[in-house]
Amino acid sequence: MPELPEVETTRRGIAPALIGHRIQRAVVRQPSLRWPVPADLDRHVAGQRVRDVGRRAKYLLIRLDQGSVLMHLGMSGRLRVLPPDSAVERHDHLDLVMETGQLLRLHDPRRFGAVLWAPQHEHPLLTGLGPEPLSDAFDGAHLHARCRGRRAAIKVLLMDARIVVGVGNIYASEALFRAGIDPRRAGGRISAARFDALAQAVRAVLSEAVERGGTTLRDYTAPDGAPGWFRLQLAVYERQGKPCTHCGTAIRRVLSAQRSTYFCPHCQR
DNA sequence: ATGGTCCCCTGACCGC
DNA sequence: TGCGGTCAGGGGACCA
Repeated sequence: MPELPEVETTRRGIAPALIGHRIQRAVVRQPSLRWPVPADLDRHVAGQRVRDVGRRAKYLLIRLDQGSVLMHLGMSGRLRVLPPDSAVERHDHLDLVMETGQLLRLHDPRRFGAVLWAPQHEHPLLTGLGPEPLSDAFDGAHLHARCRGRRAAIKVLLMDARIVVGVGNIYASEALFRAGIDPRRAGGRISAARFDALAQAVRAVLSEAVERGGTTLRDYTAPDGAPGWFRLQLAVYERQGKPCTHCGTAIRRVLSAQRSTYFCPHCQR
């Protein structure tokens, strides 16, 4: 489900129910996620107050007085805030029960998501990550520097979290379409000016998607159950065979690093 | 270091 | 209705 806009929408949705409130306990029904949920999670979080709900890359960081809970939604993860004693359904793997009675519930059919404990608010998974795409540290010059000499396709490099975080399969294709760059082009064979356009396109696509609450393709919904409306703005993603919104040429689908990639063969070079 | 490929898991959908 | 194949928003672990 989630790229940066969906994770950010989730963060904003869950924050009010958490910040300033104490966690009563953690209920783990299915510890077998991407990595095992720590067996002693409840002991770490019970009785602690939530100071803040942050995000780094696609990780949600629930910051407590002592340590943080890290959550990742993987492909199919969904977080909702529910009333006390809400009925448990299939794939409801974990609850954080707040002292208010409300539940923060993780639902994740494919179990590619993760729930981890970071004692010092930091975690090895967060080291070595590239800049946030909506921060000042991300621009064309950064991309240019990081892609210099690389033969890998620019779309694959855009999705490499060591170069820039948060850009997943949907928004990588969309940003490259807006920048007019062929997703198969080698990263090292793109001019500085075109990297400027690409960085701007990444920012624009992601911030527009955040404004619209993300993209609902199949099962994604925000914590309040609302879908994301950015799907209506998608120019190429899952539009193979349909006319390009700019020139009418049929959109193509190819594979890059085993992931579907969509582009207009006329507008993108 | 870099660039491929494979895999974790469940569910939806499509053609036979 | 059932069955097998394909695909899916992530990303770490391997391999050469």
